[in-house]
Amino acid sequence: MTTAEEPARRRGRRPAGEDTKTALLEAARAVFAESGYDGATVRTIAGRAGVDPAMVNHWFGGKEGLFAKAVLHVPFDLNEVVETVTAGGPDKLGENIVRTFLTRWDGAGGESFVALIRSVTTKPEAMQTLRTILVNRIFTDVVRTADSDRPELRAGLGATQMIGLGMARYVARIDPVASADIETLVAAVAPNLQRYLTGELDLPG
Amino acid sequence: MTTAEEPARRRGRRPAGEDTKTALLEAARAVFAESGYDGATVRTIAGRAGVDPAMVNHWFGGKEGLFAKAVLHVPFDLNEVVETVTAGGPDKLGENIVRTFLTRWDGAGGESFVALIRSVTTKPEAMQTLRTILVNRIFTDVVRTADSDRPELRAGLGATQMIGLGMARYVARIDPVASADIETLVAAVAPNLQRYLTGELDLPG
DNA sequence: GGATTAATTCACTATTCGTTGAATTCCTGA
DNA sequence: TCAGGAATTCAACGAATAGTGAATTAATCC
Repeated sequence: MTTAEEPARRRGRRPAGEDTKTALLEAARAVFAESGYDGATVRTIAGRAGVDPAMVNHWFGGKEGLFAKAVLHVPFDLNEVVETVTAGGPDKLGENIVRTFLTRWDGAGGESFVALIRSVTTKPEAMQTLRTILVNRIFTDVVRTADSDRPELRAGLGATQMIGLGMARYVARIDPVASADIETLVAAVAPNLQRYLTGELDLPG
Repeated sequence: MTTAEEPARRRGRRPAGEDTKTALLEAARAVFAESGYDGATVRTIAGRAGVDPAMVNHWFGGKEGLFAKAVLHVPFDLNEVVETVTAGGPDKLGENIVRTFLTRWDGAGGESFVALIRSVTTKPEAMQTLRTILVNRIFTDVVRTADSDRPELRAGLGATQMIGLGMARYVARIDPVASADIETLVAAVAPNLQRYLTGELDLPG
């Protein structure tokens, strides 16, 4: 059944308790990213971490707690992201945002974002986090630096583009968007995002 | 517990067998849309339809079959959509697509699209359907009528925008995108989609 | 109007999951 | 060096799930 059983851990205390915790966090991010909150099982996560399922309860108080720490907790400084993205001035916002997000998402750290999107279905908190982080924090702050009209709408529109880009590249894996290199996507998407943030919207009424 | 128990159906055959089938389909679309494939339980669906859970097996061969019929099966003619959208010529593509999709999605029949997006997480087939329908069928055919360069990339880019718009408006419910009227969103989004389909992409290399 | 058949419900099973508590083994500090 | 505690495993429980098969009732056909 299970290909090449793991080397059969002995019982009892093992050196360095911290390893288990981080191993669980990494495995959790990966499994939540693949299967979402419901699809991921504690047994699978623990198995991939090479640890007993009971450790999830011991260290995180249960699946819920592990999800909160592994996926809901933002692993980087949001203010730093806003700063990075706004550094080039309002005219470079689109380009900077697309490049920054794709670079982070492509890297391992961004796995938690995929896990987030994958879990939006069954975990309302995941949706809340997506909204809060991506829109309320990032885009609202960024748009403010550009001093455009209708800032809330612009923030929302920007979010649609980035969420859609993430969905297509990481979740739905739609080619050639999924396999394109970052600079190609920057060139293709940045102008559209730029229009949302600082361009003319030509709204009716 | 359950507020005001349903009027306690009698056993045995009841008139007009077709009602149960369609009641199940409608309930399934609603529940799958709310909870995704895994989150939705056969008991919940049957309960909302006012029938016994066993009917799901009887009529659709199980949860899987019900999902296929209710969510994966496209409730309208794809060729008709392509025709509608391309009717105004290449320059009206963005506008027509945004308006057509939002109108359909806002309507009750489009509930299945929300169910689809919600189920993309846990059902690989749902993802496959999303890819096939939205990208391969719709966008690829549409882009072809415009005779642009890089048609596959353009189709994919267009998909990112529409998926993101659907996610923001229906799944994540990001305001003001979620509450805006259709024409506002058409004015805001259509130019961006138009650039993806027929505009200058300025790709590197 | 009686036999047949289709539609429906009910009770049950097997499985899977998250969680728990006890048992076990190893580190650590005095 | 030895006692206490911390990290880990193990076995098992209770809840919830999808699916199955027999029993039951009503419509349909001749």
